[in-house]
Amino acid sequence: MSTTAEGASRVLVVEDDPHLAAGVMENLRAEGYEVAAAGDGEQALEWLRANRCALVVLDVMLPGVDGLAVCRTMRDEGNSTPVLFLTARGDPADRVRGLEAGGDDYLSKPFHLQEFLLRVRAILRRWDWYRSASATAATAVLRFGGNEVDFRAFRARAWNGEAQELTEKEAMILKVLAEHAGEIVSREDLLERVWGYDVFPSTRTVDNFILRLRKRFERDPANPRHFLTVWGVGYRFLAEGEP
Amino acid sequence: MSTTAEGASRVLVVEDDPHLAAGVMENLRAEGYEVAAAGDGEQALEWLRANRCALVVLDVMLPGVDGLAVCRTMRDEGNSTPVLFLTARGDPADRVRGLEAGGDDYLSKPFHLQEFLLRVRAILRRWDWYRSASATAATAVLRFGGNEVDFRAFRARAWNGEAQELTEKEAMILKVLAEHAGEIVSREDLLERVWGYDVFPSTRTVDNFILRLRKRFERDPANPRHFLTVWGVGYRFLAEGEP
DNA sequence: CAGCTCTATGACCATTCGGTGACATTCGTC
DNA sequence: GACGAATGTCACCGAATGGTCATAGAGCTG
Repeated sequence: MSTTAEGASRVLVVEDDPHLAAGVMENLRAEGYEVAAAGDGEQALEWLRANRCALVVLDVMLPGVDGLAVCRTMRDEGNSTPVLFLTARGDPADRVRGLEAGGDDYLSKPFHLQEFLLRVRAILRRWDWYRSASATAATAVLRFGGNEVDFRAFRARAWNGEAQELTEKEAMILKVLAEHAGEIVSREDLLERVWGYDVFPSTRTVDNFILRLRKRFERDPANPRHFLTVWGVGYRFLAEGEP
Repeated sequence: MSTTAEGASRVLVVEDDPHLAAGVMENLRAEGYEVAAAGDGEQALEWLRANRCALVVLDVMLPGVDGLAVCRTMRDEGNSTPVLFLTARGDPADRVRGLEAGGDDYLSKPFHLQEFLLRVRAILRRWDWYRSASATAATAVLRFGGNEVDFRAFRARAWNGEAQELTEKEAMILKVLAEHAGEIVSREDLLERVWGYDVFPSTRTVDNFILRLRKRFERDPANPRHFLTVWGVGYRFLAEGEP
């Protein structure tokens, strides 16, 4: 990211599940953030006393000092860094507790990476320390090969004028592919970005969604020009027909 | 009018009590917001015509032009900046009046600053979420499919000429949906926008209100053309029938 | 305080979507 | 060209979701 102004876009991730922490951190790095990690509340508070960052991603359930207490302590110590809470439970009251503890937003696991990144961007945009969102700005409307997809409505018009109603998963897969147009996206990447961390259907499920997308948007689904197979690896989306 | 600062986190406080104004402003600044002040309605409107901001905190009782009138005027002038009303009285009817005038939330004095900040955050968060909206100006009268709804009176005339009295919740849900016509609005978004950040009826409650709106305004409630379901996500309002 | 309206919830049923397995097909490799 | 592995394709099933109604509770009004 071009505007890595000092430590402005540094993020602290406080999460005790190594798998989840790794996934989150990797994706934040891919977005251009500098990332620090803490495995428990004490570590987090210690780090925060010595360092500054643009955002703290904080698991509510932590060994020792829990996330809510960490946030309260931060605030008591005069640290007003934005906090995004992650929580296992879906209890809406948790959300209120998080906000009352001084948090800024709240996301319950398992979450889609897309949504996680959206929230991170939203928080940082609000604090105005991060203004180059344009680079990865999610486009609301995608056009390719005569098709037109509106991601805000999960709605599309195919090349033949036919109106299409996408399901949630179809839309998300298409979005991930389109955001990496021209690049190879593995089935594993798709599973992680669309389904989240805890749920892992077989990779055949991905194939099926590709099939559905082809049926919707390819003129000749058997000879795809937009949803290409990369044999042994995954798929690749092209907005233009054969390059 | 090209304001130098990106208006993302600027807040205008319109309050004639200097003591209260100072306290509110100080706390907003501590949270990282840039703050502007106006002592009466005229000043506020003038400032709003020349500047942009993320939120207006507006006292209902003001010398000269009162808060409700300020909000109505803003809306009439096409300004859709979120408004948080402050009021001395605890009269629940005030809340309705505030919402009718085009406000987004309502807080009665005396309030805890903590709660005030929570509301501010909640409003800005959902505003962020909706910022990509098609900038549908908050209209007082909504027309779709032969129906005509007057949000100021919670009154409507259905396509068959039948007069309808909307309840508060019905009207608010319809309003939120209409403001984001064509886009998907999740049940959670609706709950937060209509009920508030800390009240959580079940999502089935939302379904029921959709049901009622369909009964009131759809020619064939079983095959809705305006209040569409997006499976697994939420609802979508269309002013036009299937285009 | 009795009656009304509005809101919230639970129960029951209809529907949709997502995930899987079976089989056909294609690709890469030998 | 043949073989094995990966993918394309299809049809089906279960689970989760939503539609709908009945009813209970909350709050207002007279």
